[in-house]
Amino acid sequence: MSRAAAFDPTTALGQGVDLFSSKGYAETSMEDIVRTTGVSRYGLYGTFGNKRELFEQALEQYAEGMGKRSFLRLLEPGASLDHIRTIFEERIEDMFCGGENKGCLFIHTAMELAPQDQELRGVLQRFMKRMSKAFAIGIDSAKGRGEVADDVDVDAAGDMLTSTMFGLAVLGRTGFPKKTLDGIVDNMLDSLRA
Amino acid sequence: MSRAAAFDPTTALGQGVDLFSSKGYAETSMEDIVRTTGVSRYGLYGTFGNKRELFEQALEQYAEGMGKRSFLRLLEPGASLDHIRTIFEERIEDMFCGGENKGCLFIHTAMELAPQDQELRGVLQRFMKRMSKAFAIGIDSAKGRGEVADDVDVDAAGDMLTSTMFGLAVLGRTGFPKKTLDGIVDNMLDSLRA
DNA sequence: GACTAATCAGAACGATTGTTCTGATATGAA
DNA sequence: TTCATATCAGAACAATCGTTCTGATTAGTC
Repeated sequence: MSRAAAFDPTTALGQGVDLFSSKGYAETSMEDIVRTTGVSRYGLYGTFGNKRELFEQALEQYAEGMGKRSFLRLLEPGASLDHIRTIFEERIEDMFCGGENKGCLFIHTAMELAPQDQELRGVLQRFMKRMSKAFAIGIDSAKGRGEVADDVDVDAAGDMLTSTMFGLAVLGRTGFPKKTLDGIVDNMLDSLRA
Repeated sequence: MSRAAAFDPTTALGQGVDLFSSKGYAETSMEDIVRTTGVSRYGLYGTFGNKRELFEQALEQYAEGMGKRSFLRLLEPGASLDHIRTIFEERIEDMFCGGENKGCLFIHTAMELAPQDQELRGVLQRFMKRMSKAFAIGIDSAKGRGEVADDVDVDAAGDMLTSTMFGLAVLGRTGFPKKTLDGIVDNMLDSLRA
């Protein structure tokens, strides 16, 4: 053997996530990825196979990161409406940090690839269902604390929050101010309140 | 003069709307448009200028059609929650009619073009604000009928419904069943009820 | 029917794409 | 130090893109 791999795949994938998130799949060229990561074509194709597989791994890293950073806390006992609010606030904060809107890899995938690529569609569905489930569990916890009305269907409410998450990202992407998005979140959470 | 234009721009634009809606801007080629409309490149470039301007006119036709078909009824006196529900039902029905999901031109524009193209971003913002406003007016009407709780902020609720509209489209695009989307709409409207 | 000019289908162009290939280079083992 | 090999930057490739150009064709006017 000689000469070890000169780059960390996870780091490169992270930079790929940022690129794909902001420009989508088609508009992000391998040239872009080479330039941003500093990794040669040889290295990228050698470790990831091709653009499509690189994207799939980026999507998985993105979803896993989002899950660990945001949704894990809903699964712990004592989760409240404030925990849910924090998730939305963090997401909105992410969208507005650094001049240009950073986009959403889920929405890009849904719009660009999901209809044609059933494997990616499956991956996406799994992640979104997990998101709805986490919200549902959080709402159920909040219900146990008396924060949420008894007649709320936690599963349907979980789907609704997931849907709102994407709606917010679309609005943010078209340039609506943070205040508008915050208002939507307030309204949404108030509607769950007991 | 000799030989009149052999195609109807509005019809061609309608077919362009369908193409752009299902595949987005970048993935729809002029070749696709030529083939689908049956109009020659000469005709397309002569009447629309270029792809970017053709898209802008398609977006405007799309928004105008959606406004006339769906949102106009909210501006008439006596609008109720049922009128709002109908708008969502029609949208969901549209999404599921004909095997493949037809997509949403607004979301494609927001994700693909809005950050780079400030003119299109402006167009999009105008349409979305109009949507929120129409929802707000409808909710206010419903409030007058006693269907909606007094403490609901109609403007924030309007934004929330707009956001939900896009969230639903994203979920539909990733293949979630009609039943899930219907459940979200039910939940959303129930949360407004008095 | 003849002339004119707009319209057509498709070739042509330059740019960019994803992917593969290549000769030069740098690194770890002997 | 020397050798072998994995890695590199970038050329090369075929395909596709938006756009322009061209010779043939069609339709309206005289």
